[in-house]
Amino acid sequence: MYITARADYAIRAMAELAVLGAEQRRAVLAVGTEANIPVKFLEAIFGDLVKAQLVTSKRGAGGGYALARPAAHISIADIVRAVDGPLAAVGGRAPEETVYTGASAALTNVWIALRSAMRDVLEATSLDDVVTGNFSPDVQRWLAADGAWQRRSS
Amino acid sequence: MYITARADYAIRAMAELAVLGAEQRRAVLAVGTEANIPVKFLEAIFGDLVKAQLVTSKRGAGGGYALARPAAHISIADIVRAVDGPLAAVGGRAPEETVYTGASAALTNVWIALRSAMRDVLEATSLDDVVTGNFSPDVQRWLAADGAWQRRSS
DNA sequence: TATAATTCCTATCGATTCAGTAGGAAAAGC
DNA sequence: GCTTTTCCTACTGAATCGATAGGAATTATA
Repeated sequence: MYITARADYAIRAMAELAVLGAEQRRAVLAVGTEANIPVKFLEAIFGDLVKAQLVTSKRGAGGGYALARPAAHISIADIVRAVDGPLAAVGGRAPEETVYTGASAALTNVWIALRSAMRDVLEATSLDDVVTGNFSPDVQRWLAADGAWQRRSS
Repeated sequence: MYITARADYAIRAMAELAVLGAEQRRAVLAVGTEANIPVKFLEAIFGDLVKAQLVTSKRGAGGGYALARPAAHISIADIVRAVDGPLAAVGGRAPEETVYTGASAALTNVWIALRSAMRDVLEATSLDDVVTGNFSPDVQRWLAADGAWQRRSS
């Protein structure tokens, strides 16, 4: 249960694009140095984001990357999926593809519920929410939940 | 965002113990063959579960493993944490330890909310819930959510 | 007291992923 | 033509994942 550096970098880089005016392009070098992300690594990440059509690219002098659509219409889930694949996978399978028998027959339900809960946060949060700090009521409820900010050792 | 085979195996193995009477011991060999889990691998997993005090062990003939407490008081989150570590980690850091500046300053909130949502499922679900198929209202709501069983391609 | 059953401990393995680097080809603007 | 920039391929070192191997320590039982 791990959010990779790729996903973290991707979101931060796109946040950087989001604060520019729409259609405004920015080069990898600029984004990388500003956000403190290894430039060559970020280059590869942007490749994924282009493939997922979350950003558009333009080569050559004056080129760079820009958001493909308004920041309000790009969810964090979109970005995570673009660089890390599916939100939840169990031993390489999607939750609904898992098959259990006997005592653990109901386990598929747990994975489905887990993915559903994760989606509730990551799909409801847009890039715009992140840059403005203005989160959806659902997310705000999670943030206010009991012990949300506490580490749970046991 | 990956549930490892370790976690999957651990839950299934403990579910196998849960259907036995309390205090009933079971050998790794028996559990492994019954649940179709590589025995030697499962042996290592049980080591983690003992360390986390979720099961007790007894060596020698007639020995084996048993749940350390009633199945209703062992959450899926307990098991996952015992074998896989913290539920959510961002580049090796706990969500509340992440530090962001500039455009992505609010990103910590997203990770906190995500962990909070994951906890809502995995802490509210006990081993007993899994073997009986009787889930908490919260979890049932997630299962009934729109598109919960659908893959989300884009 | 021997023997069989069982956990426990250490070590190893191949494959994959993760994070990151390197070098250069292709395109675009000046 | 020169510079800027994306794009593509390849590589690397470290860690993790899933799994196996061999044997030491412990316990019950015959």
